[in-house]
Amino acid sequence: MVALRFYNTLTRRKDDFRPIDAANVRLYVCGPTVYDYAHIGNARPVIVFDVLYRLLRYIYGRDHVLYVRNITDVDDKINARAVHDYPDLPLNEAIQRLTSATNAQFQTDVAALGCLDPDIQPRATDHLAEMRAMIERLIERGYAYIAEDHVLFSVASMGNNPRYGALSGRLLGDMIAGARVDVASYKRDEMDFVLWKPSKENEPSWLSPAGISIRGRPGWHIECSTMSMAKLLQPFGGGLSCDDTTANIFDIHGGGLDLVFPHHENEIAQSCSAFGTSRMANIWMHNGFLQVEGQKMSKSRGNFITIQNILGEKFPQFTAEADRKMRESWAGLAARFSMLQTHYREPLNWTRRRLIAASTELYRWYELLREINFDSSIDTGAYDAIVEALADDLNTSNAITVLRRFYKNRDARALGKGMALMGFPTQALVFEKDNPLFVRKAAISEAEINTCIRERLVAIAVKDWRKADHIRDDLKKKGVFLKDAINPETGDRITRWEVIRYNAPLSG
RNA sequence: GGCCUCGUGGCGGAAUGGUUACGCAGAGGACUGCAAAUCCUUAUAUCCCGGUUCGAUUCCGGGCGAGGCCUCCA
Repeated sequence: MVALRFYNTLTRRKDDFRPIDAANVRLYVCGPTVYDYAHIGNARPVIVFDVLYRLLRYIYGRDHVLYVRNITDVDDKINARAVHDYPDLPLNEAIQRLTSATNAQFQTDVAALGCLDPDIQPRATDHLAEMRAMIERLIERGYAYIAEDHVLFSVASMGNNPRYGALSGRLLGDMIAGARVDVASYKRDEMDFVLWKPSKENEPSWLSPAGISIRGRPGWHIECSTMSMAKLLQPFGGGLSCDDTTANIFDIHGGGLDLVFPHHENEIAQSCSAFGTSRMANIWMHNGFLQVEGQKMSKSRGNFITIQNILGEKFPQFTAEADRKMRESWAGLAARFSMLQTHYREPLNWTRRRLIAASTELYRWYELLREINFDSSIDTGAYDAIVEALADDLNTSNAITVLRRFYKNRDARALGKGMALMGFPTQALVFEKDNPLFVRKAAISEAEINTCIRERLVAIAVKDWRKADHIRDDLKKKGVFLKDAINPETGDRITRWEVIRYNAPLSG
């Protein structure tokens, strides 16, 4: 078995990965808050942890990995957006419409990026009862308190195992000194955070934890603690167990670097306090941040790039005729390839230029696969070098270097196997005979093209270059490009054709 | 203000206490009637200043630059 090592934010070094139960390897990643189109910054963790998921499935077996990515559909930003987008609807209905539409968009977006669906995608609104129970548990155990219809987690109540701030490497004193927020009057301590808050009349609301008479809604952090517990730990129905066994710990928790504090710190505080454990997950992995064209991405700068924007991108490989669906799936793969060239913990500067370069290279790979009639059923052992690269803290850059070596050696089988492992489809997309990405529609039929090619070969045989070139030019006008090659064995001229590529300027 | 990350050729990007992989773009060549494609070859880089060391891009300190968190933003 290959030894996996991952950089663990908790320990600040690469740790050996040893699953708690190799027959049930468990991964939790913070998913989207569904109120707006996902942007490329959202795409990074989805892609990165998709590669991790694929690696784990390869190592431990497809049925022995459980990947949970939540959908946050309770959130004040959602409420605000719902009011804005559906001013005429009752708030709850507006929220329902907004979150289901946004979530559907998110799912198709990340599918276009070549990402597998997680095994489970729990929605926060389906887990309110568990959140309530978990909060009540924290109150009972003395880790949380009720104040003015809020429930707050008392940071001071935590001991040193774990210590609050251990994940982010902060000392409580530093955090308090650096705090810039006005401390709400109902907090006992300025670091305390909200587990539950009261809802106004028109806001979405649920039955509050015992001790609060008015209805309310959960704080953000409790959602992830609850959903990871509900889906990855022992079934919730039997009540919360409370011991420091591995039963209440899962293997890997992932997310963006910005979530380390406070979100993940607070998740740890909640889960460990509720269960009496010293840790929530064994390994914490965080992907680095993203810039756009050297700038911080923000709506105010106008450089906010959604996944939808990228899927509409034009590439030199496209013909004007390439249909929309084809373009989108290609753009998604090019974006995936571009992202994976950078190690997940490094900052990534997203530019159009790098996207185009990724597309160019990836296209060559697919052309090689088609040329050799790749058969994915044959195991070539090509995985070894790639797995070795990924096993070292998910070094996708080095894994891609391995793929480049396969390409260089014209080893289509190894290339195809490796690409599949990294999430680049090698089946339906590529090998459909009529795949419009590769066999593009021209204003002329294949039979007619072949007739023209034969006529041209005849003309060439008698060195009638004018006629030969005329045929070639004529086909070019109809969108078909001819390429000549010489059969090394017979010396015969072989003419292949393809639909002309759209030559987009390389800008940006 | 506090905590933290990053800085490698035109671009992307690994790795490393000891001639800086690899890809994209560029240049030259081969092949070709001409193209295109392909193949071969190829120039160019470790932010600055100190320190440790026989030797630093790598380790340490300082500086400069970019960015993140401390505001329920991946």
